[in-house]
Amino acid sequence: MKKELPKTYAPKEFEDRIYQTWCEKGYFMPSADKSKPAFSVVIPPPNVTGQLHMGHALDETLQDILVRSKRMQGYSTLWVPGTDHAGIATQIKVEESLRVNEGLTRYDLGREAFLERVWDWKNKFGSRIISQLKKLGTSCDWSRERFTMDEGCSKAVREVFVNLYNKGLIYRGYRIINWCPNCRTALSDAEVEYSEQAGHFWHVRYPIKGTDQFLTIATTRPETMLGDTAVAVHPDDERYKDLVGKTLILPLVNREIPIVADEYVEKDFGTGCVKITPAHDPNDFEVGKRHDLPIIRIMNDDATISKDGGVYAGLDRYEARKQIVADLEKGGFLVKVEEYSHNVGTCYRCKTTVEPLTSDQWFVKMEPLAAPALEVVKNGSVKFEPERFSKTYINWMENVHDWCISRQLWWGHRIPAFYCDACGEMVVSKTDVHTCPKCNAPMRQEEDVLDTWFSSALWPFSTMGWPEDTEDLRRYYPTSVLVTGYDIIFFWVARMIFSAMEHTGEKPFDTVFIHGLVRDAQGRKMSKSLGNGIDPLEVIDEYGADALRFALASGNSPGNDMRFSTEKIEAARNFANKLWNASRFVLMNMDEETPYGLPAVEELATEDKWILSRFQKLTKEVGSNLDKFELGVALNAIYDFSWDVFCDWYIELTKSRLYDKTSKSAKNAVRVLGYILVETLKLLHPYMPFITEEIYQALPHDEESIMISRFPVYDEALLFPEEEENMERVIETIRAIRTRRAEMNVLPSRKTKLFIVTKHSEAFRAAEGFFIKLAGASEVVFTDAFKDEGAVGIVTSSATVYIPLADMIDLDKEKERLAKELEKTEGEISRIEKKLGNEGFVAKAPAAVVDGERAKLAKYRETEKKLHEELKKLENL
RNA sequence: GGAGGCAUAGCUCAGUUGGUUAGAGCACUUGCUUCACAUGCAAGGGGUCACAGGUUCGAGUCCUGUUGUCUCCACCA
Repeated sequence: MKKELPKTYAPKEFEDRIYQTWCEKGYFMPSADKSKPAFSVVIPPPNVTGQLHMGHALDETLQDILVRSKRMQGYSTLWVPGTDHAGIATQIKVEESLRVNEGLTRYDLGREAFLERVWDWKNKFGSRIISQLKKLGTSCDWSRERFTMDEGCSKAVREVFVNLYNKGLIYRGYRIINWCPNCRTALSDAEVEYSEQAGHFWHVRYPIKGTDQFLTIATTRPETMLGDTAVAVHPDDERYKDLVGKTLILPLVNREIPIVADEYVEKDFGTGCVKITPAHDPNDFEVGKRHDLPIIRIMNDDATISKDGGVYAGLDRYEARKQIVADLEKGGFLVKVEEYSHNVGTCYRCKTTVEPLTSDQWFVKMEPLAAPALEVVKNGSVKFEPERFSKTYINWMENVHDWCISRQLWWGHRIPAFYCDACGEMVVSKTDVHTCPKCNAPMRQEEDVLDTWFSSALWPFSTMGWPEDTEDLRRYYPTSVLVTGYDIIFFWVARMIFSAMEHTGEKPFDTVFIHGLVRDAQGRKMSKSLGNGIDPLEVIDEYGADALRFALASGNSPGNDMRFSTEKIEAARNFANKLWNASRFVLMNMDEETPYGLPAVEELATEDKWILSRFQKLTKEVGSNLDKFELGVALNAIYDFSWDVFCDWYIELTKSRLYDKTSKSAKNAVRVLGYILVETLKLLHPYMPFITEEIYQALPHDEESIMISRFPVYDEALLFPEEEENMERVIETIRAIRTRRAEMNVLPSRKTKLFIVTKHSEAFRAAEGFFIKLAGASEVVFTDAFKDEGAVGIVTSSATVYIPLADMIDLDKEKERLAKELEKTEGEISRIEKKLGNEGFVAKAPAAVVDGERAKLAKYRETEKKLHEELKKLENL
């Protein structure tokens, strides 16, 4: 059984090998055992041609921790992997490569040829992100890998589209939408990001027809005046009341436009007069509808002025702005220009300023869909973790507008609407329609494709085979947890919830586990343009996937951003290294016959029972924190136990027993060492899968792989409160001795005699070897009353230890220290006395708390007494 | 304009439903070639828990307000 571990921890030597073994053994697939409870997760599909970044690394690490721990806890786990076609993002990349390499645009190629290129691109890069996920150690069931544009997902998309259309929940209409002139497509509200930008506020006067008077309007976008079809004032505004109904002459254009009254206008903002451009402003669009104003669209899809812009036609929007301002000034229409800072909408993909404009688009009617999606969160059926994000969600869902789902792209799910140019018939159908059912003329399919998020919204059920009634759906849907960042609650989470409610009649998941962003060491967002991103693959290459995962999981608290730095990775690697070496130590002390498992309880030493007891407490803490999604807290507990309790204390405590490896005591010690180590590795495995497996395989173990071993559970039979307490007393005393020796500058090599006076003499006598090995003792004498005045006393709550005074002891320093400690103890005593003297406390606090305080008081009083004695002794010298 | 987060050691952060003397990592100081590990061991210094009130026997923890800071939503042209 016994194996060797290489002397140095070199994750590169085993991570890939282990991952391959797991795959070959089929450990990532759900259990065939139908009696096991189900735990399922669908991966937030990364962009098919994307590259793994820290955000992914965090997201996948958290999911893998959940999935691996559930798997070990006896669940049949299913983690569905896959990728997203990412309409705009992918199309932009391919267009860019076309432009750079061949000097072509997509229009040069035409739709079909261009799409072939995108598929080539997808086939070339689609596996890259998947292999990067594997590097991380993710335990997805790769046999179920999906793609949002594969056959099944496409079928689900059509099914959903047609269902919604037939219910009147999808409609086509001429509305004002957000347009990205660079991507040349419509965007949904969620895809527009607002940023504060410096601009100008131009005050322009519009002549009132038939008079020599003017009305002054203020605008930040003078070029849109070409499309003005009215000027609005507030109905109650005394200044302009008489002018409502009169006609203005639009400067430069010389078109006649009415003055209308509308409550949308803020009297106190600007001049109180608003130019109304229904084709290029969402609010103006609404005003236009109310007053039945014409809509004049003066901009083309590429943001140049259209033919309706008269002499300005063909100019870019910013060129036109310049020209128009100049012309207004020339014509004497410009009153003044103010500096002005305002929010400008930009495209979330390319950051180009979006242009609101009117256009024929497809929309999802949100109101009826939002209601059940709200209900399911409000009644707690879908829980957000942390809870506060449900508020974000509810607020958004309650104010949601209709969703613009058509995109003027080529890469995506083409909308299944078919038009007959001959008779004007339109058919929406799950299957392609080639001839018009009315007139038999050929039909053409809608050019537009669907918003990428339309297909991602179906991901939890489309990946499980919906609309077919599949076994996966029955067993694993609704899914258990969805893990994602707070930045895509609106894009994705919200849409999954209402889509699932509408199409499956069920919620898509029980819990949404939200995490924050990974920031750089200075707290800045990692971004390509800043160049401050840390590449997870480079980290894996240098430190190993386990170190990366540890660094991401430790100190990560739900919903909060985290900082990532090389110091953190180094700390993680150091921990891995520590485990590695501790394991080497344990292995070194084993022989071929060392079995897995504990010796009989009667054969356990005090320190064995102590570590077993401590381990039970760890198990409980880890389990409850995993349940609460406090993954970082659970990991910290494992870290502290492994390093402080196991390595720094337990291993050291066993060393004296291990000198004679053939002894029964040594054999038992080694078994406990091996057992605690293996069980700790199990707790750690979800976080650091590779190193734990590698060590597990080298040690005596219970299962074929740690991945499928049983997660430790709290076992009261392995709690030994008495031994635990005794061991803590000894440890406390050893620490106190070490502290004193350090204070007195006693060299570690200098051994001293120890006299120990204690009520717990049995426990201390049993620990004699520990004082010799760990507290620098040459000899330990147990006595009831120590008389020698020439010694320094060390007082702990359970013992007083005397070290004969040697010449290296600084008397004054020692007195000072004792006095300080006495003062501290007296402070504590008076604090507790005050507390106990407080009738309210004694009467109202729980009895256990009051008793605890009383016990503490007694302990402190005893300590105080001993300290007094010590001080007196020193003063007599 | 609305909502929310954060504020604890020099730095980064923990701190469960209020209950010992507020913790960790990194950094710092001191001492250690102790035969698993210097990617280490031992010991130490360092905090008015942003500020002001309140609730309570008891507040880092709950409530109110203030200040600072970050984020999201809305979009007054």
